[in-house]
Amino acid sequence: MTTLVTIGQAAKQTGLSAKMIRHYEEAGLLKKANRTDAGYRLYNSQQLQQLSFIKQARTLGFSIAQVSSLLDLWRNPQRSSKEVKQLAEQHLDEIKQKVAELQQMQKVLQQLADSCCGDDQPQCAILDGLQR
Amino acid sequence: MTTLVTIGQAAKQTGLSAKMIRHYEEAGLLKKANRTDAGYRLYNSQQLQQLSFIKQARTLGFSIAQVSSLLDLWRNPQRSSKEVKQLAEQHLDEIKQKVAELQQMQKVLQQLADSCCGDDQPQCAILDGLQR
DNA sequence: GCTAAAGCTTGCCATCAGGGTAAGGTCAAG
DNA sequence: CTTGACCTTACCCTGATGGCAAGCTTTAGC
Repeated sequence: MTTLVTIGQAAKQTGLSAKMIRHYEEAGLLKKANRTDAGYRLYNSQQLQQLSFIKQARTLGFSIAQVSSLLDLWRNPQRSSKEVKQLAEQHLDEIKQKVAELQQMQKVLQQLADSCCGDDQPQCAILDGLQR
Repeated sequence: MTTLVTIGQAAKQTGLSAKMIRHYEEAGLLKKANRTDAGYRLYNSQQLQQLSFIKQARTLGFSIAQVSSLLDLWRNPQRSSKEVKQLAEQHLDEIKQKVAELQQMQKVLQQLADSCCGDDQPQCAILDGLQR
């Protein structure tokens, strides 16, 4: 006797929004949910688990496409952990690169801000730096 | 005798794309460019300088809206460097927050990846961690 | 039983900073 | 005069959501 919940309940339990759950279904991450006679989507505990999985993966910054791959691996008993790790490390590299880019911006911007006295005078090292 | 260039030349000299220059004009960052009889946009050296300013600011990650504010300050002789610095520090805070978020992702993801042996077996600590 | 509120449905538009493409006008070199 | 490079506008696409509208369903109160 599986407990079935509507999309609002599913959203609360997973931390997703109802909108996003529909979006993930549309995007093909999930099989189309069963419906009541009135057309309301219904979710069982297994589907809730899948939604939580998606939520966790999205929180770690995986793209929808990457989450889709992760879900495929998750559902495939013949998977190798090698494949999963490769996907994770690829994403890790993307994150590291973004961090590096942002830190470069931060560094330059901090230097400019530090060299601007920030008083009531119009002379401004930040604007001068941007003009370069 | 000001030298006038068309949009392609302006793009080359500033590192922007012609598309983006039109986009910035449309967005109100720049006054509408003068045109030739045939409708071609023409840019003088002052406008090229403004485009370079935009390019620099965008490279530092300022949003279009922020660049718009920076341009207003730049063009205003009555500005105070305080205003500019405030804008810069606000953006700096945004960057720092993004870096922190990404580093948190990176940390968790690195832990998961490290605990996954990455072999041919289906057992996978990453998937287990996502399931949580 | 009626009514109002809450929840569900689909569909469309907006975001942000562009990229791509198409259809057409213009200009310069050969 | 033709060809190719350059310009114009207009439209659709991205990614991952949020928001709103119009309409149906379910639930709760009275």
